[in-house]
Amino acid sequence: MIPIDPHHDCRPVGEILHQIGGKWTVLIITRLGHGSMRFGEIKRMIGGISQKVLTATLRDLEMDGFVTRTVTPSIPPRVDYELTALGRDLLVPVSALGAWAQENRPKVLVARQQYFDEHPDAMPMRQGRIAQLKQAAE
Amino acid sequence: MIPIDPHHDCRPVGEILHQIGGKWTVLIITRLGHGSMRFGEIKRMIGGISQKVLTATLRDLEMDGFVTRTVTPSIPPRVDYELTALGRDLLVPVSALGAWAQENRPKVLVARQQYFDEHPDAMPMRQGRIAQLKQAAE
DNA sequence: CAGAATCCAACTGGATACTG
DNA sequence: CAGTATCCAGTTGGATTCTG
Repeated sequence: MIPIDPHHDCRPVGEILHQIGGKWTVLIITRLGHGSMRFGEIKRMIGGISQKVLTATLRDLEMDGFVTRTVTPSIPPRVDYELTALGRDLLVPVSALGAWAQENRPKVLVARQQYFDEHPDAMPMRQGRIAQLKQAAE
Repeated sequence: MIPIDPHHDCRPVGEILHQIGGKWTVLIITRLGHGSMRFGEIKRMIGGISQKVLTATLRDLEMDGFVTRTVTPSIPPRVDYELTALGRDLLVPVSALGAWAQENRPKVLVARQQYFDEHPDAMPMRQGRIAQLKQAAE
């Protein structure tokens, strides 16, 4: 049932997943699943991502063979991004995970609240992370 | 086909995926999919993870309601971790993604090599990341 | 428009030493 | 055994400014 051999070194898998685990990667791949998009379109559609990070993330995706980057040297310049076959293939498990996250977010939020209630004590080691989550929940 | 409404604010989804995207999270969840485990077992089975990071990751997973933490106050102490129903549910899309990563890693590595060949020029902006990948590939 | 460059705060993860 | 407490390097991501 678990497709990963326990004796296999799975860190390479983590290496790829770490890429996908970037803050915006899944959102970008999901958006590109609808079809080719210009840089600015992606930026506007996602919202809240900085230009630098979007550029870097798209370059990573290009490097891994998930998207193509097509430059049209006009004035103003135009750059289109599109999923490759590999990228569309990746979209399947990624969008499944995205859907899961969307569906189960309420449960996770409930679990977090419950954790806060049941562990009201300090836990000084983890104050940073907890503050982070409380802020994200606002 | 894409289950995420383009007009929905998807950053909350990224918030949950960001947790899962931690360096070891997927490996830990996958391992716990085989059944309850003690702290030291997980640590040995994964290998290369520091005690601090494993503790923090397990606490995050507990907080989100993916694992239970059972303390047996003996000497020496014993702590067991086990997936909750929600965690086992999460395991489905997560192991699908893990399997995908494992199967397609060769393609990604080829794509990266090709990218290096086709873009031998500097790209000073991304030297850090590239060095990082080359090291990981060793 | 799509970036490149720079500066900078925040977070991640590792090493080490200590404890009930 | 299973942590907790520090310290620390490296990475991520954001804001701003500048360019073809």
